[in-house]
Amino acid sequence: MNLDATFAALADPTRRAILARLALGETSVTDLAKPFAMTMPAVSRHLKVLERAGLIARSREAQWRPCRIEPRALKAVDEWLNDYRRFYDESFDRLDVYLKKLQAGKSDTKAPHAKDKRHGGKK
Amino acid sequence: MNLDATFAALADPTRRAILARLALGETSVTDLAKPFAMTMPAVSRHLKVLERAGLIARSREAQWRPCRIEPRALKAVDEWLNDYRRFYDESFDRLDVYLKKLQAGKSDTKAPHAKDKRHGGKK
DNA sequence: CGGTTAAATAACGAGATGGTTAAATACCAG
DNA sequence: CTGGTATTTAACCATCTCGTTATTTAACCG
Repeated sequence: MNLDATFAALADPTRRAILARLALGETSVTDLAKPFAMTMPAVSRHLKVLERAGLIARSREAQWRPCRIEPRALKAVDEWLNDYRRFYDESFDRLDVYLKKLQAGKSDTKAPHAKDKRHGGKK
Repeated sequence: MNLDATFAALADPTRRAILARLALGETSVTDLAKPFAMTMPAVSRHLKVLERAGLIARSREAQWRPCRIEPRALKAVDEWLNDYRRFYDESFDRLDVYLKKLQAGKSDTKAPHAKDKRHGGKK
């Protein structure tokens, strides 16, 4: 939604680490704070930044406030990238065309020119 | 390469607008500055931020310093997103599996389960 | 109630950011 | 060398950011 806030939130390594942790599953603030050499208030504010950026959401469970990943902002970043993929993803055009053909119901017996790194990039 | 710098650079709307302009083609600093209600030094520094973030590159042509998009950092952002696509892109897993099969040299005569929005996402 | 735990808020300071104006640099053309 | 154009650098200022410590809110438990 608000790319300014989203990119700004993602610019901090602590916040990206928090997201990486949340990718493993919902958890509490204290638990999120453990790996970091900083006080709880600092983590608490990082979470607020992530929340206002649309990157996480928080619920309430007794005195805990479990956090989870919120897809909206991530999707917005991905969509913003759409206008630029052609600059770095050589397989973009070819693959796009190929998928469109498949969707049109036309089954192609020939595989696309081999190395389509996209999505497969485990590296 | 350095996601901190890259995301920070992308957090500014002026800088994203500059990138959008550069997506149309290489151009000069003065030309890039025209749409903005700010002085040249300000634009010049935005360009420096983009350059240090690996988002643009600059060459020299007489007294002009044409800028162009540099794919590295954009690709890094896209790759960072890989760990999170499953949260917002429902077709991710299915398509990934399908591409792996193709890369394995196995030509599938059956199209994947129809609606793969990815890449075709023209809205 | 009083005590404990989880988390947020307040107030503060060092350093980064984003703009300004004024001056410097780099190149081309007489 | 002189002048003109394109761009960067320097110095400065207001505001934001990220950390701190101290305090406060909220919910549970005996």
